[in-house]
Amino acid sequence: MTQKSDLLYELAWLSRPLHQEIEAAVSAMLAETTVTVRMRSVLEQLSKLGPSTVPQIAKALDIKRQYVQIMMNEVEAVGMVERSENPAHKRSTLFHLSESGAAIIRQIRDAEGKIIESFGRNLTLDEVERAHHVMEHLLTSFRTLNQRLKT
Amino acid sequence: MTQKSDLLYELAWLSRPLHQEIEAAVSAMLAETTVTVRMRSVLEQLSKLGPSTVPQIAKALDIKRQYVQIMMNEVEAVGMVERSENPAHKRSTLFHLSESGAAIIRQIRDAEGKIIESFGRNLTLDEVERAHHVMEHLLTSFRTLNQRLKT
DNA sequence: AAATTATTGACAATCAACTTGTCATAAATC
DNA sequence: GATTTATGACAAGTTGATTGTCAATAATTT
Repeated sequence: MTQKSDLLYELAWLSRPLHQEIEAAVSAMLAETTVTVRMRSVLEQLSKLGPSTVPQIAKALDIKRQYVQIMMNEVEAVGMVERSENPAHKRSTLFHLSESGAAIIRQIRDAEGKIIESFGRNLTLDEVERAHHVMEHLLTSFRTLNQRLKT
Repeated sequence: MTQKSDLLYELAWLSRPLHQEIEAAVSAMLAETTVTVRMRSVLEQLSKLGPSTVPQIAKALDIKRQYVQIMMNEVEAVGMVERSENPAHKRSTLFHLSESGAAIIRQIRDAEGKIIESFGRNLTLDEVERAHHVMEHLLTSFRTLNQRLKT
């Protein structure tokens, strides 16, 4: 095992504690709001993708549509999303952020952004870009591997 | 929001799908063995830390001792770990890898290492080192943040 | 040495974030 | 027009944990 491979192995596994800590941080920051982590994640997708159907968001999050449906029902119930007039009711319901939903996710995103910004003070843009590239490479490598392993 | 912060935000969130894909890959590779993902993780810690108690491993994995106890009971039940003669039974049971446990985790680690090695072909050692540094920085930043948020 | 406090193992209940399976209906494709 | 696919709704099960509690033992304080 080369030094490079060993370090890459370690790097890959950093994703576990990192993900753990990020979830904890997000959850702590949401604690005083009425938004849960899973509601936040739907709102985030809608703000990123624009008006979308449940199956589309499921694909983006790589989880089952049935679970996204639950999440979507929750945010709809509190009026954070609304159904769009769907051109000819083509296939399924299009959802979009309501005014309140848009405001809420913007606010959450801003608060999170400030924190991330402070984390970036010690890093250069170049460093972040290269790290991003390496992590993307790892991600697509694992995706390809899993594609192969599934069959 | 600067470009750097935006990219760093994205980078942080890459940990989610990455962790997801890694778990899936590990799980798929273990599918033909008698080892489960959580058993693998105990064996890995024991091989990394040497003989350890349940609470020590819980700390290393940052999960509760009660859950690690379950994991440890499982690997003990199939003879992959054994209890060490504990100097004066000082506080709690020390566990160490049995011969079979050591062989199994070595074999798993080797197979995984080969795959990671192939993923690293397109990357330089320098790139991996820098990425590792950035991700470590992110991780400690989030840990510190969570420490503050918890109080 | 005695009293107090902390740690461990064991067990039970609960939770969050999912997946899997099924059904009816509506839409898209052949 | 017939067949296949997609969607929404609902139910049950799984995994990876957490929280709470208890008794026994070990460590610390007085």
